[in-house]
This record gives sequence, C-alpha cells and structure tokens, in this order.
Amino acid sequence: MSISAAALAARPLEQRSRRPAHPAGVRAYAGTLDMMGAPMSFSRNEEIYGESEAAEYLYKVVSGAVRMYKVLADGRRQIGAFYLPGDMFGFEPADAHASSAEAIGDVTVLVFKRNAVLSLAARDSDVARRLWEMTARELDRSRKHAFLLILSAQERVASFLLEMAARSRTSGEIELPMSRQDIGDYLGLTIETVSRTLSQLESVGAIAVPTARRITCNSGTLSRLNAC
Amino acid sequence: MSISAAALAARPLEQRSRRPAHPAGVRAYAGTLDMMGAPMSFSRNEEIYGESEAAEYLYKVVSGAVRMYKVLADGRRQIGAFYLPGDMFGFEPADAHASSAEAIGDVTVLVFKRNAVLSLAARDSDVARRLWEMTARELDRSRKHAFLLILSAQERVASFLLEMAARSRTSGEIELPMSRQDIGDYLGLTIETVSRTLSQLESVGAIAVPTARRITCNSGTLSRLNAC
DNA sequence: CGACCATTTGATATGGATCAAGCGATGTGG
DNA sequence: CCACATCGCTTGATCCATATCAAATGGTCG
Repeated sequence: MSISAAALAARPLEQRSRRPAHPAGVRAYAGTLDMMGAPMSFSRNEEIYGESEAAEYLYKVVSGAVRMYKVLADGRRQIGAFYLPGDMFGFEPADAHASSAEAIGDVTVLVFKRNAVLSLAARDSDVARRLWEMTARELDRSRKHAFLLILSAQERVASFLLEMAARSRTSGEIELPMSRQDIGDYLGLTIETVSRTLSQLESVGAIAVPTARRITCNSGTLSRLNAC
Repeated sequence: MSISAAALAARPLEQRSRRPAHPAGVRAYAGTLDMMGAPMSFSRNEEIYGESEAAEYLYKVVSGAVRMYKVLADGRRQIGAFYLPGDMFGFEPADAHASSAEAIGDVTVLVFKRNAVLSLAARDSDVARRLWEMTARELDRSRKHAFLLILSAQERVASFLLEMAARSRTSGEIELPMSRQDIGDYLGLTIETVSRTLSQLESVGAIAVPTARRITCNSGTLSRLNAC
C-alpha cells in the first residue's frame, strides 16, 4: 500500500502545475467545459487530491486510470471508484473532498476550476444540465457499486470484469490498469480471494488470463454467473 | 418479505392518484419547487414506483418513511436508501427507474413532474443549482452507504444508528420506522446478525433498546465502535 | 384469549479472511 | 549477460465472522 508515497506527494496543487504546453495525447477539444481545462500529469501512485482538501477543481481523465478511495484509521482502504479516459471526477456535494484520488499508473487529466464551472453553470443552463447529468451518472455508478458489495465473491468479480469490459469498450480482451490489491479494495475482498476467484472463473471457462493484467472475457458465461 | 404485496400494488401511477385535497400534515410551502408538489399518500408496503418504470416524477417525503431497493432474481434484496421527512427521492440519471420505492409505513409525499422540474431548471439557474445539490447530496449518501458495506457487522450497525440519529435530529432517542429485515437488507446483514449485534451493543452499554423500534444511543460510545 | 408476526436467542455450517509458502516477471548491480 | 533481489500474484492450510437452520419469546390485533 503506497500510502506514504502518496502522502509525500500531497503538496499544494499550484506547485505541481508545471504544465507542458501541449502534453502528449491532448487534442483540441470542442465543448465549452473542455476548452477551460488545463492539462496536467501525474505519475504512478501520485496523489491528485487528498481527503479533506478543499475541492477546488474538477478533473477529466485524458489517459491512464485513477482510483478514488478512503482509508480508515486501522489501514483498511476502500476504493470508491476507478476513473478511465473520458471520465470526469472530483464532484463533491461539499466544498471539501470526502475521499482521496491517486494516479494508478502515469495519468494525464484536464483540470477545471470548480468555481469557474459552477458560475458558468449559473449563467449557462446547458452547462448546468451537463453538470447535473454527470453527477447523476456518478450517483448511478455509486449505487451499482454499493449493490456489488452484497454479492458473493464470484458475483463481485464477474460484475467487475463485465463493468470494466463495458467501459473499455474493447469487447472481450481487457487490459486492467490496476493491481489485485486495488481490485480487492474496490470489491471488498482480499487479494487472495480475488486471485482465487479469477482462477476459478478461468477453470470454468468464463475467462482466460494470459497475463495477470490482461483478461479475455466470455461475456455470456460471465453474465450467467453475475446474478444482476 | 412483502414482495408479492408490493407487486400487487404496481398499477399505473395515474390510477393511484385519488389525492385528498389537503392531506394531514401538509403545510403551505414557500419554495418554487414545493409550490408545484401534489400531495399523495401511500399505505404500508405500497409501491411508490417500480424498477424500469418511467421516471416521470420526483418525490419529497412529508411524513412517514420510504425504502428504495432492488431485488435479485433469487430473492435477495438490497435497500439502497431510506428516505425520511424532508428528503427528496426519485432522481435517476436515466429516464427509467433503476430501483423500486415503497412506503415503509403510511407515507405522505409531494409529487413533482420530473419534466416540469427539468424545464424549470433550464430557465431558472437557482432551481438548477438546487437540483444539482440534491443529486450531489444523494451521491454522498450513496458513497457513504457503499463504504458501510465493507465494515464489520458491529461497525455497520453502529454507523447505521448514528446515521439515523443524525437524520432524525432527536438526539439520543430514535424511533426506527423500519423492521430488522429492512435494516439487514440495508446493511447487507441477516436479521439474526442485526438483532444479535443490537443485543451486544446494548450489553456493552452503547445503546438501550426499551422496545424493538425505539433505541437510545450513547453517541460517544457508538462513535468509538464506528471506525469511520 | 388465541393467532400471527416480528424479534431474539441458540446450535451449527460455511465463505472468505488470515497466515504461510511458492512462483514468475521485472529490474538492478556486479 | 547473468545472479539475485524485489514485487505482484497464485496456491495451500487453517480460522473465524457471519449465514443458516431451528426454536423460543414477546408484542399486536382480532
């Protein structure tokens, strides 16, 4: 668990924003919101924002993957969501973050001033609508996540794989950006259980695992084990 | 589990709206949104809306309590949220409900046409902001709920009691509107475990349980068992 | 008073956690 | 270029928290 490394990276956002003029992979964006975003990069395990920090920014993933999580006093960690390219994150009902966010691998995001977005939304009802839609979609994801956590280990892992497959829209083959520990902390399982369950799904022919991070899903068989 | 009774009540919303002109407990409301609400009553275990029904309305609880839930094919049920007087519910990112909602006891709600609210929001940025805030608050609740589900039984029950105590703002004494089964389905535990855990919390002096539905909390002691 | 339903309590079973090794890939220094 | 250290993952053995099965208790309503 790279908590200490992350904590180390927790300096004020301003200091970090030595932003390259045109970072790799950032194209010209059309939407009003997208125009405002400043590109910014984070390296593996670097903290993007920390719990109880002021929620000054909204983020949109350009490349890489992000984990949003909370840690309890005794070290238990729950990952509340993974964010993949195209996803926005950083929404908070309050002015302070209730969770932390870290780069899983190297990550590029677009950063938006929360206040700027909010005041823009106050004037432009279209922006307001999009803001609401994104929050509502996030709510939907969160509810689905909560729903996962009452299922059996096999159902949780199957649902997770189906979710990732759907989101990375490379039907079949998925390249997991996160470790088994991350998966476990997202699903409320230990790494051992995640690993065993994957092996079991493989032996049943629901998936193939050519390398640890690459999984080929048999969506039909997986869905049948899924219970949702 | 009153599933069959609920299913029985699943007739179109229009048919149900033999609304009394001035149902008990409905005061005059000031806000723009509140002005538009039509009061409506539901009796114990009556369905308010069903999964995959069109999400045509938003609701605000006036009196009573509501459970929002999903049921799996094999009968497992998860309650995603409880709504108490003052809470709004029925927000959905899509046009169809992803869950069902039922009256726990007798309930009075105000009903709002979703389209009317949305088009009002498109014109009035203040309404739009309130809509967004409510959705964001709901998101926050959902995340907290997901977080609950990775804790131990004792931590879940303690958190639940603290949440209910905070929401019913009658510090100390809480009157639970829901059954042990409801609590279990909300916390991802069986009724037996809920019951045992309450007994145990009582024996430790963290709570008193004069009657099954009435619980006196020792917030200090409870928080210490809470881990959050 | 009696029937019914919700809740509590007890006995046992089990899925996943924990503890403990082993394995394979990746990277580093000699 | 290879030996070795490291790290992430897998597999095995055992334990424990909670589920399940079963029965007793209590509260409510006819």
